[in-house]
Amino acid sequence: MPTTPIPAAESDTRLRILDAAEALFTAQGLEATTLRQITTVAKANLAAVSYHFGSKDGLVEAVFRRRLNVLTDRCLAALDRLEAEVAGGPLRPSRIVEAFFGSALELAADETHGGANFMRLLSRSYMEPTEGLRSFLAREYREVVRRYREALFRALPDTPREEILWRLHFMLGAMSYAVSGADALNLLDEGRLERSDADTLRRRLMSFLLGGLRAPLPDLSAAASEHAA
Amino acid sequence: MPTTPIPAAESDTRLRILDAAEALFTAQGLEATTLRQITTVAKANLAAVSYHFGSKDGLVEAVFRRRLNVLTDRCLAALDRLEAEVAGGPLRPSRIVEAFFGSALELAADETHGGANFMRLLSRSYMEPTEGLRSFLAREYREVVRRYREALFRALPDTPREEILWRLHFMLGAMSYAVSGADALNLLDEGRLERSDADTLRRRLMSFLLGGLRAPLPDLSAAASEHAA
DNA sequence: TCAGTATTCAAACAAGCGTTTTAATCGGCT
DNA sequence: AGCCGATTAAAACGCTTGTTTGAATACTGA
Repeated sequence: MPTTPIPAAESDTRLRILDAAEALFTAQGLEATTLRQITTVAKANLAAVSYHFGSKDGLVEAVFRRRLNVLTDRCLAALDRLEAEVAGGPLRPSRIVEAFFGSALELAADETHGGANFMRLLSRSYMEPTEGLRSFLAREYREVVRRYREALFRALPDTPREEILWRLHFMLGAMSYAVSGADALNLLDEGRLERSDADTLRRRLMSFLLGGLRAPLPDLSAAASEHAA
Repeated sequence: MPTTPIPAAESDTRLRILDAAEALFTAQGLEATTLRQITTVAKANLAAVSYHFGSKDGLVEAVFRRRLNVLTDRCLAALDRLEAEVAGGPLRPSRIVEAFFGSALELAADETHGGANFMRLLSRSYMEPTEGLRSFLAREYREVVRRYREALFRALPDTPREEILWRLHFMLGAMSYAVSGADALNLLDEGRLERSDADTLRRRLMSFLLGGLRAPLPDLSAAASEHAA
């Protein structure tokens, strides 16, 4: 009778590597994190990365894929719910924004799916110049972007579409900084600010975003005046 | 007879390295860019980096320092001008925001000082997890942050300071995405959007930022309700 | 029990990194 | 001219990286 003194190794090696990689990628960046660091934290052998993920790039993709599906599903479900609620009627822009960014912040507060850690990693990677990762994220996001973009176009028929896209872009930037949170914010406050809870952050960000979305359209008629006049 | 067919090398090697490094850092990231790439583009010898900057970290600092002084000087000068204009009287928050972000976008449009390229590098680095660079930027920025923070506190005496800091943080995020511009925005639009000129971008961003700044304060009284109700 | 597959492991691999070394070359000076 | 500090150049340094190898081990099903 072996009794398997160790409760069977199980192939949770894969999961331990994913968890370690996610944490280290967030803390140090993708390039700066080595496979040796990851496997040390994960208490796994170095070769386990190649075995389970093929390569470091494969591991990076796996780290993102594990969480990204949850996020996109929630975003789409929130929009589905919203559209079902009004049953083909007009959609208020604020509701759309709340659905999208609410889903994102909800995931940032959900520690069982990576939490704020992963959202920080994601929103940083969104800006990264690495072509491979960029196109991967674009592919994973395409449907969500398409749905929300069209919803906003329909909800704001009198606003130029270019303007809507820019404002959506600005909102993404604000959210990116919001979830990256205290790290960079302390730079403004020399570290005196205390970390606020997820719901407080959501309300803070949402009121800012809606203020920006509702702002009067810029006057783009005049030619560029460049410097002060 | 040598006759020096090449018109004398001149020690502009330093400048060529700085330019090449700035461009490559922006295009590929700090870690992903190698000294060999930089010196190849700069048409300089590999050892020239050690000679002129001591180390790669020294080069990184030099790349930032060259531009950062220009930015901080313009930011402070803009605030000085503004405060002199009202001569101790009350400052309108919108003017403060315009001074700060106007200075930043002005530099982003000024190709003689790095232009949008450097601003992209800067705003990406601001979020980077590298401790060394973070503390360097914090040091370089400290005075600007302090001055603008106090100006906003004085201009908005009835708004909780924590709220002001968060909104300033959100605004920085929006600007960060604004200067990173088309790269990430095309992800929203599948590449159909044309690049707009600097002045148009400034007006777009400014109206968004002011909308967010003026938004009604969030109601933070209620406890977190978490999920939908 | 035993075969056979899946997983782990220690060790080595070539390649690329930042840095250093040593010698060659330049530009201005008396 | 001839020297001298400043700059450039080619080559090598030691080290770390991601990846691969081949043997050892664990697990599964008949």
